Amino acid sequence: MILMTSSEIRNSFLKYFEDRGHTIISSSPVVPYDDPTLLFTNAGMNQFKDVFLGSGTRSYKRAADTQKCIRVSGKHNDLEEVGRDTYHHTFFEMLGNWSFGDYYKKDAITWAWELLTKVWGLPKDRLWATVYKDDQEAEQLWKSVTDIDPRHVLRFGDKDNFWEMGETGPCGPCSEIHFDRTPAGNATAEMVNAGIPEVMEIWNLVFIQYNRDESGKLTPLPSKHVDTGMGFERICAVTQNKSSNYDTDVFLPIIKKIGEITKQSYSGEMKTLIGDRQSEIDTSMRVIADHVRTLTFAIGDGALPGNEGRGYVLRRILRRAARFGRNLGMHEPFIFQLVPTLVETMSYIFPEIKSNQGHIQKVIKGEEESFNVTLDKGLYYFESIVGYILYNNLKTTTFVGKDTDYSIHDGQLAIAIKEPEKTLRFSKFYNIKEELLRLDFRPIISGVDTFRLKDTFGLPEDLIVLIAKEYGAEVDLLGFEKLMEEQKERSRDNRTSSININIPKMQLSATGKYTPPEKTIFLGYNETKIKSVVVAQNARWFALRETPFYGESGGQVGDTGFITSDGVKYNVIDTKREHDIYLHITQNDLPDLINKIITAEIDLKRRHAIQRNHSATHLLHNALRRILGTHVHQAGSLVAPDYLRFDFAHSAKLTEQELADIEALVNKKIQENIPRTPGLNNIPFEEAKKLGALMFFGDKYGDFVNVVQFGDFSTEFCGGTHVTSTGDIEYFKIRSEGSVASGVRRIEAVTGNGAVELFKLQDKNFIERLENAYKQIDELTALNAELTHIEGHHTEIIHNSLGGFSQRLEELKRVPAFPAHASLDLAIHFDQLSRHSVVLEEIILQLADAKKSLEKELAKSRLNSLSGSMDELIASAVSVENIKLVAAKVTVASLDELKNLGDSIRAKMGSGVGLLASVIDGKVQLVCVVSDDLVAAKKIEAGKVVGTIAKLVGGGGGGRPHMATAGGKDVSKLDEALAQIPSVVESFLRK
RNA sequence: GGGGAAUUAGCUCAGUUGGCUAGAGCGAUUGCAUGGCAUGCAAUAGGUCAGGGGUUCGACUCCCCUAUUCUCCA
Repeated sequence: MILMTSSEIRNSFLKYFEDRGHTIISSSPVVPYDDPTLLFTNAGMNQFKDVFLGSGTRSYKRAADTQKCIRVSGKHNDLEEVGRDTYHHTFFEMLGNWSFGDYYKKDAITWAWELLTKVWGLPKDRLWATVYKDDQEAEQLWKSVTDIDPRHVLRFGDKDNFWEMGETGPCGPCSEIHFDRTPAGNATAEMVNAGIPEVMEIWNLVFIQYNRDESGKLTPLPSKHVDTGMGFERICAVTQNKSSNYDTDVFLPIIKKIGEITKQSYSGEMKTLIGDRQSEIDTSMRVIADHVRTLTFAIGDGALPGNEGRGYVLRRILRRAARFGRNLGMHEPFIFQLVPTLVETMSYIFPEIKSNQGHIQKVIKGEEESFNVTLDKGLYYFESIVGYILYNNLKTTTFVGKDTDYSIHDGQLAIAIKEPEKTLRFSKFYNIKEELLRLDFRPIISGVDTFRLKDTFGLPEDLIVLIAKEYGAEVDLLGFEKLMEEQKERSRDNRTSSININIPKMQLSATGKYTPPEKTIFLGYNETKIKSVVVAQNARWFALRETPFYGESGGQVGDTGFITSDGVKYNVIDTKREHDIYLHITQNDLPDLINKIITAEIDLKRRHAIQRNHSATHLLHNALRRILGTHVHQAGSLVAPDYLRFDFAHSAKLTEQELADIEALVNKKIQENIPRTPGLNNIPFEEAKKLGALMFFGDKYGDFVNVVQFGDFSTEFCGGTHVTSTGDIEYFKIRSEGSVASGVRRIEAVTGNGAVELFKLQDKNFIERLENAYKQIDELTALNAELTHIEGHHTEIIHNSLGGFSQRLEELKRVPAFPAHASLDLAIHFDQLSRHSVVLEEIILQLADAKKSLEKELAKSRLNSLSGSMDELIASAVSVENIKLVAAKVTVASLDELKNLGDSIRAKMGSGVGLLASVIDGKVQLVCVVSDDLVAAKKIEAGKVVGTIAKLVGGGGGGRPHMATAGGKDVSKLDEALAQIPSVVESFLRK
């Protein structure tokens, strides 16, 4: 065997196929933007799916590449197993060579054999080939075109050697090459495809020759394809003669770096001893080394950790890595520090991780930090659970018969003992962990609690078990699993019931009644109304041979409009793309229109609005790059008729100034009325690159591309529709700026008429707030008048400042004449409105301040003026069995004031019971106060007194012993009820 | 897509069965103490209890809806 580094192996593979007429193409992003059915790119063929399906073409017939792939679940990969063996990964590279209707089985087998044995010098006697049981052709080829030991060619059935893309679609037999890694090289036929790590599949040659339809029937394809995939990490291990992929130079630099950071060393031995510390360390290092690769490439290609879809998968991977990091003693973020090592070793072939390195590290670090927060919270709840169990134990064993209460904080359990006649005091403190161990009390964490810890607080179950062990507690894992199963059940049930709401997927099989065209011809760049023929349809959608309707893509929403057939009109409410076929979604059910000539016309006004927003998006993108820096790149975009949304990588909140500069620059470009460069549709990719077009992140570029260029300001690849000249945009205004994820900002903006609408809306809000301010002044005036009335003299300061407020508000009312249509004149209006808003905001704040202080002063005054009558009330109190009773009806504005009065009575009357009543909003409100001595000595409780009275007026009430509130609806009974007080109090004394 | 939770002062969080004038710690402001700082003491300010409906005599508390965030499952 020839010893090669991993880079040499990669280069040698590509070179070998390049010499045989293959075009070397670059890996597609690991995050497939144009295939929502796929979480991550999981095979080399993903980017050629359209070719195999017959809906796309390429300029070359032979290609080779190394494809970044991520697999986290499915039949071949279980996340929980990664890192525990030598050869499963969540991220891996797939080396592949392709033939699109060109060479077939013979060349594929010959070249595979030649590369492995002649170029790389793998020992022939250690290679095994498998073929599909019915594929005599492949079997014969192996035996004739190669010098493989004929006994090493084995037949397998559907499970191992028949490849399918999905339930339906292109498929065919495949032929795998396995490598025998047993020490003596004496593997037997039984060991092939038996899941034994020593005999490992290294290369799969797929021969695509059939299409499977819904009924399961196979139809031969017009052209046959070859799709091969060789696991890069595995072949590295084989050629470098290592028994583990992790021992190759693909992983060693990362593992070495992990060792440096964690100060642990990797033994490299594969042991499965449970509880063996070194094997735990080794496993942890493998997990982290694997996961950091996935994270780096996924984030580098634009994915972000989140709580759904692929974001959630990433989060789980990161957390798994962080969790294993804890096994290595790491409690602070460190995974992000491994990214530079990856950049060093891999950016030569995948430059995107270098250009996005800062972003990748920031995202990983942020996510590590947030995981720590989650863990801390989870631990806190774990502590409450064990603390509560301990409390109940102590309560029954130590404080039998006593009334107790508890609280848990910082790992401490505090138990309060309520003794008669004494206030409650926390009198015993226990360190939960120590106390449990001291008592040798082993609490059981119930399945429900465990489930809750994981489900709601995100504590991984193995960690729960680990922590429980520290507390000497046990976890009811059976109960937990049961609840987990129930939750999965729920999710599944739900899924099946809601799955069919989606738009029907285009069936591309040839069995249907109608044969769909290869692709729809889009004429919408120039035409808005055409005649065409319906080539496929369903009740709610149809496809045309050619169409003016733009299908949703690249962020731009689909067109709407209508078609007419035989004078009948059908509304099109959306247009989507299924591969390259445009599906027009209709509002109502359609009759059979197949092969009919119809007229298709788009909603032109709406399309124009969309075009303005789309072109504005390009101007915005370039303005951002010029003002914030070239690190800004698109992370998503939506172009709708009423607004545009643009997400981009940038780490800080944009300042007011930056936003103003961006707006000004875009508007300057609009004013310059730059024409869109003509003739850039469908030009060769290479030519477009020469124009310096910005690559839109994650987009797939064919050989012929569309470029949208506005002078020297903006040049981008873009298939969308655009204005012919920037002046058509009329005016650009940013509506909002905010964050969508760490390191990603979002700008929403409007153009043209949208800007006018935005202005009208803002203006309306402004007017409303202005009117509100006037109301505030009115209220202030009223409050001031009342205060003046009570105090008997003017409160000059407030009186004068009220005039000032009105005057300042008057000034804000003056506005210049509003332009009849959207234009740059709008800038003046937006500008003035924003300045006025600032001033108005200030005034409103001052008004609120003034109101607050005035209300306070007024409340004080009211109380003062009432306290005179309070004295009278107290003086007129009646006595029942030597208890002073004060009862009265008063006039107040709110329950709060009534409480205030009650409090002042309580303070003034000394020993006694007070009851105040008031009618507020047509309902009776009551407050009862009882002095402390009576509460203690006579057991008179305000809550009970007031409750009894409230019943008389058709209500209820309660509160604390010394003060309580109540209410009722029956105002007419109030006087009668008040008269009952002596007898009510008396009745309580009797008890 | 479905479930579980959270949202209370600038920050971190309490608030037990519906009625407590909604609290604590840190921070802020002011005053005092020390040569200065670290700090200590005292006082003060700060809340539309996420928003909106409903039930109730009365809702931070119960119910419904919405928003945002966390989390699990798919």
